[in-house]
Amino acid sequence: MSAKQIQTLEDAFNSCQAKGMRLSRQRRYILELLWEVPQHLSAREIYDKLNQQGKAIGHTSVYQNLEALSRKGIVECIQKADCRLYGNISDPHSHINCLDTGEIMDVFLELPPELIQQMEERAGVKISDYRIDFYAYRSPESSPNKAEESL
Amino acid sequence: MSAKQIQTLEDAFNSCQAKGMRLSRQRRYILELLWEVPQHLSAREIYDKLNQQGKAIGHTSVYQNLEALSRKGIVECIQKADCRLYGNISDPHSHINCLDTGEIMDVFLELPPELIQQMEERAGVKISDYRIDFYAYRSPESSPNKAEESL
DNA sequence: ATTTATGCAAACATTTTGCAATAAA
DNA sequence: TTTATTGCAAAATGTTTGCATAAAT
Repeated sequence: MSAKQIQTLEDAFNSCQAKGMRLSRQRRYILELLWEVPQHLSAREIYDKLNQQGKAIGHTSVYQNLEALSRKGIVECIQKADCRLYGNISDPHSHINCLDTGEIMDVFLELPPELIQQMEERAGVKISDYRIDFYAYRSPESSPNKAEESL
Repeated sequence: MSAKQIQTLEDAFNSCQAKGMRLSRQRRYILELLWEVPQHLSAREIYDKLNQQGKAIGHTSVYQNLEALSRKGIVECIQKADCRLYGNISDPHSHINCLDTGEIMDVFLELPPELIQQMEERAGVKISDYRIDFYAYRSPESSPNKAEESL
């Protein structure tokens, strides 16, 4: 059971101050954005989106803020190999990774208890949490196998 | 339901030639590496690993090969926002991450089809694959609560 | 022999760092 | 006032492209 204290945007704001971080305009922008969108975003995307919305912010601030916020556990950082994606913190969630667009959607999914129990017995462990990554295509048929030309 | 033709490294080699791609030394290196490791790797990681192993290959070859191989459906490309991760094509496998020892165990687990279907309907996508990360303790009781630094 | 594939070099893009100016508390 | 935070400029790092050379078939 991962009982996350932070759920709402307000929680995130409060958590910042509780941890000695100042609530600068730029930091608020970032948090607001992450709590607005369901997918996870890269630093560059966050920079682009904010500036497009007229919410001026510099590169440095974006990168440094994301680093700080995720280190403090105020935003979630998904790190895979080179890339880092950031999202808001909510209930234990799994992800649907869209193979067409690269978009990541949060979904809430509980596995059947029997299934968990089965895993625990098989491996001799006590499972405390899990994340599922689904890889999916937007359209029913954009399978990589058939859509490929053979030149 | 993802009936993948390609399973083994040999399959991948054959598929290359079947699709008019030559089996260069560098291309073999990349495929061998991807079929050796369970995780997905970025282009940079693949470049680094191969050269560390004394398997000389240039940046261009790595990037162009990965692009071509994934376009042909011979390797899997997971695209997330900015970054792309590449892996071999094989059966869906999941991991149990031991929170005591850091050990990672491979497990094969099929989710109930109803559950998959339910996800697809809820999100309006066609799921092609999934990976589950379980986080588990060896002993029935170990505290899952991690304290955050408050500096 | 033919054509794909390689990889240097250079363009381009993204991320990080030093540091003086700025703004939150 | 004090100190965290910003953001420019420049460095570092990662990715892509043009093209002459090399290698696979």
